[in-house]
Amino acid sequence: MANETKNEAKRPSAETTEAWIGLMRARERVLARIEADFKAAGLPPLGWYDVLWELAQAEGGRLRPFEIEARTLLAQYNLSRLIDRLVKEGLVRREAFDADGRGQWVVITEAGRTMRERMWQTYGPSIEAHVGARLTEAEARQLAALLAKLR
Amino acid sequence: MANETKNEAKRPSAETTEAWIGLMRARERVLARIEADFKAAGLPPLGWYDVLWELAQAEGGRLRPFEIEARTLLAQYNLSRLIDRLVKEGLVRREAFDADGRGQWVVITEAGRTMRERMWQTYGPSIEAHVGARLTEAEARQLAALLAKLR
DNA sequence: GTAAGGTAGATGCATCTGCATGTATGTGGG
DNA sequence: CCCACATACATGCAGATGCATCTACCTTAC
Repeated sequence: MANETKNEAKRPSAETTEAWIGLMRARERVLARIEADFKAAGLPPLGWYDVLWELAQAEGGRLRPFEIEARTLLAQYNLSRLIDRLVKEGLVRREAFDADGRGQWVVITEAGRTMRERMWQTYGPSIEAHVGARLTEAEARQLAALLAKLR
Repeated sequence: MANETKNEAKRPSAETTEAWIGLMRARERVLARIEADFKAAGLPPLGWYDVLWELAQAEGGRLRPFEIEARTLLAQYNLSRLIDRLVKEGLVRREAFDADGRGQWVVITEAGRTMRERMWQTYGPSIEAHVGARLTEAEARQLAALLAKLR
């Protein structure tokens, strides 16, 4: 190692700190507005959307729980119980995965596809209102590119 | 996420949608990394930091709960209970607010100031590592500016 | 003064989350 | 085959959150 005298902890620049705080605050604010729209429309929690969307996209409308986990960043134990709730609402069903006794399929039902579409009817305009309307197209593209660097 | 155009409601552009998803995912990822650092350092929840910081900044090290609420975006009922926890840990104390019998002061203690500093010793480098190191200074400034438009 | 309505903050309850661990099944080395 | 270890998913429990509501106090209009 080069001549680093002291392992003094590196501190963030003002720009970095403001970017981080801005990230927390912006997502907080926008999320609150979108959730308010969801609530006003009598829709289930926003978090359900991601799972339904991933399933609707997937071939055969089915994925293994660990695949959903990777796509959505949900924690394993949270996903397990979220699936329970979706099953209870009839939006997905569990099916055996024959090639591996530990595994299972999560399959979206017709009701699940319908619900996802119904949610998008609120979600889409809500994203447009609370994000799109505040940014030009170039800015949105730029923002997405910058955020992608944080992953 | 694909652009869906089905009825009259205004739909977000692909750029807008990607910005929104990027916002959710980026904060998710970065937050998980920072919280892992906190946990590794045996520190209390990250959320405590904001309250302690606001109090440490404030004149006399004291604020009214509703002032903390406005500064941190915490919900009233969450803040009420968060203060309970901070009191229990001896990091803040409640004091009567004489000019209004409904109100109270929340005052940071010496232990609270010490804890905030100790948290920053982890938090600062963590922000630098997970945000600063991934962006140039110009990018960080740009990101902060774009995020500010969403509030 | 007093009734009506507003604001500050707390709290009961149901739900959700994090954490640790449990159960069941798979896999690889000897 | 057997044992150790890994992977897929579930779950008990404690703590956190959202929601609605409650109490207490304040302000205004009359």
